[in-house]
Amino acid sequence: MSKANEEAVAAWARLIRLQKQALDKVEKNLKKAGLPPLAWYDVLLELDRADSGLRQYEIGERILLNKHNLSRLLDRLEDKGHLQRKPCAEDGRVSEVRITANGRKLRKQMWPVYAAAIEEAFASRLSAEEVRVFGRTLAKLLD
Amino acid sequence: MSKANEEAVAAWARLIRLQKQALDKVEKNLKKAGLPPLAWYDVLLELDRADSGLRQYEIGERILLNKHNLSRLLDRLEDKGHLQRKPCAEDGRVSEVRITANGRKLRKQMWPVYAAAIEEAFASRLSAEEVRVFGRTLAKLLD
DNA sequence: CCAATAAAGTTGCAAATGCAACCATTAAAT
DNA sequence: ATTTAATGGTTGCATTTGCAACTTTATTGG
Repeated sequence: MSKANEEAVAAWARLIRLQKQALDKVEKNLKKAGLPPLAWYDVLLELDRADSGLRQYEIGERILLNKHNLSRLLDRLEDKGHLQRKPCAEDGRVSEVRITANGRKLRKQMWPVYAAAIEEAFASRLSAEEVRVFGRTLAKLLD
Repeated sequence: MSKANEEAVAAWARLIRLQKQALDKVEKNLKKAGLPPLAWYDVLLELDRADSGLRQYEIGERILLNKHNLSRLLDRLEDKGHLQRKPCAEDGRVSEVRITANGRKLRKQMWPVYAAAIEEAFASRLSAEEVRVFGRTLAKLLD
């Protein structure tokens, strides 16, 4: 393999490692604080952002993590009263998902823990300029 | 939150998304080619690199992915004849793990699929210089 | 030397995941 | 209009995880 590709492979390995390291830390901190996993935050954030309800597939599109098994993740969130599903008038296959006050509260509780981890993972290690460049490169790498 | 941190949060989100996108693609391609998951490659690579056998905890230290449940992952690999465990003379708690010819062959089969995904994720989207800078930043972000 | 602690792995169990098959409903095609 | 295909979502099942408890062997401090 060419030089460039060796570097790409090395970068890849670091990317995987970083992601694992960072996510593990977040999950551990959340757990330590007695809070649910990141996937919950992820869903709650999208629901909170959307002023009206979202359909499940819309959540799936926006979410950072696995959209697989979203049904069951939503089941869990609904069970705990963090969201509500109600049948959609226009489309009988769909149910609108809407965050509850409870869910908003949980998201707010989770944020500081999450934010601290991001702060530690980035802001504390890179200059503002580096963050900017890094962010731009990431954007190029995304579909 | 400050401007800088907003950028860090945005970069974080992209990082997670990229990692997920890329790994998903690799796993899908491996599966399509009738090959086992990436975790297998990861272990086989480390075993292959080590000229002699490795202890389980050494594998755990080197591996990219979850070191949790390594016992059982090794069980699966051993079942399929890709590695061998044999009791360690110096330390009775330990067994030395050693890759088999079979395991080497499997790793070689998996590599092109994996490499193609990395190529697509990086080399095709960034210049050599960008890859270099990106890699350096990742290195700074790792512990 | 002996108890106490730590380290390396394994295992049981509950929860989560990945698939694929499956409903129900809607949209498209003939 | 009626069949066909596509979409949104759920469910069953096997596999995999995450954790914590546990076994066995090493190490360390009196």
